[in-house]
Amino acid sequence: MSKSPVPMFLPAPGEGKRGEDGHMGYLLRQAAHAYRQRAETALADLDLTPPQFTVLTMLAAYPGLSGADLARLALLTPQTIAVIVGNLDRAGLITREPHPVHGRILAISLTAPGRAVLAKARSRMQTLDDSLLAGLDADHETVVRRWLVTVALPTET
Amino acid sequence: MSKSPVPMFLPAPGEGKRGEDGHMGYLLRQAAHAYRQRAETALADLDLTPPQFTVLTMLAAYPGLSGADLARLALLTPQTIAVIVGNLDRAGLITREPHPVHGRILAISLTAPGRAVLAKARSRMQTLDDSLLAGLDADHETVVRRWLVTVALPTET
DNA sequence: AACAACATATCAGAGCTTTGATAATGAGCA
DNA sequence: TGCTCATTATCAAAGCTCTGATATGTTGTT
Repeated sequence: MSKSPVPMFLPAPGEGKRGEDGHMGYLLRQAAHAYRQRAETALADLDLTPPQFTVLTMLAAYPGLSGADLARLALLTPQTIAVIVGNLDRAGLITREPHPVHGRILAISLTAPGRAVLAKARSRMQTLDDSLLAGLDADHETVVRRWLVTVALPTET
Repeated sequence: MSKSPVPMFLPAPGEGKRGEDGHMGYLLRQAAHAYRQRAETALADLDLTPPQFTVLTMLAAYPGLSGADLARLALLTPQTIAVIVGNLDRAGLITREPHPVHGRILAISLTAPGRAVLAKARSRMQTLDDSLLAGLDADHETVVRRWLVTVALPTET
């Protein structure tokens, strides 16, 4: 374990404000950050990032989506999706075809390599997701799921 | 509400896989993303980002920390902290002084403007954090807090 | 005293994400 | 028909975050 040369008795993760007594926002960010890092590590040797995995998953479920559709689905901006889609396109995992009806829309679909990579990525992410539920019984899982959905929902002001 | 010109019956936030039946990792990312966006909006007119707020808060609690200390505390890399600290320095909210004992360390502290901005930011973030607990009774809050801490903790492999 | 190990800081490059601005396409209405 | 509006896509700039590499300073060992 790394240690500062000038010890100041800083709290370790899980202690003090970094534990159950911390601010909810801080705890949420901390948890999401830890999860994202594990996901990045799990996908690293596939040359796939978590956002890219998300986009591939969405395209597998709904082939032919536009960039704007993906943005709405992922709660991201069209610009953000454009960057991710651009990188996936460069990697040959997706294709962009002019939409048959609406001229400006680019319909995005998975390529065969895209499907292959997604299949490999899926099992790893499944394992990771299962680990998130370790030590959580059915009742508590429901509580957590409901809370996450509530926080994610847009505020009704 | 925006709508695609080529309707495909995509699920809305909170429905289907985007609701309580979704993958935990997706729900976690969705929730953290929504929270971060609200935090950014709340701090926007102070010209402060959520990571910058986090760093200022840590410096208020532990003045004279080094960049490496901040990195450990925030679970970020030293490089990431360097970017954030650089921006805070340019804004005049912090100062970096050579460490009295350890020559290489730069001891970071808040300036008077830094303290003033932090005070304003705090009340807004407090309001935001309170809203995260809306609809959670004491028992459920404990369940959620425990889960977040568990997820944030490094894996013991 | 010299060397090895470690901690710190920083440079470079990449991807994700945002806001803001610009341009092109299609739909609805006068 | 022509105008206006909504949607789509894209360019630009900024901040956050990472991995990898490099240089400096301190500590501990030989």
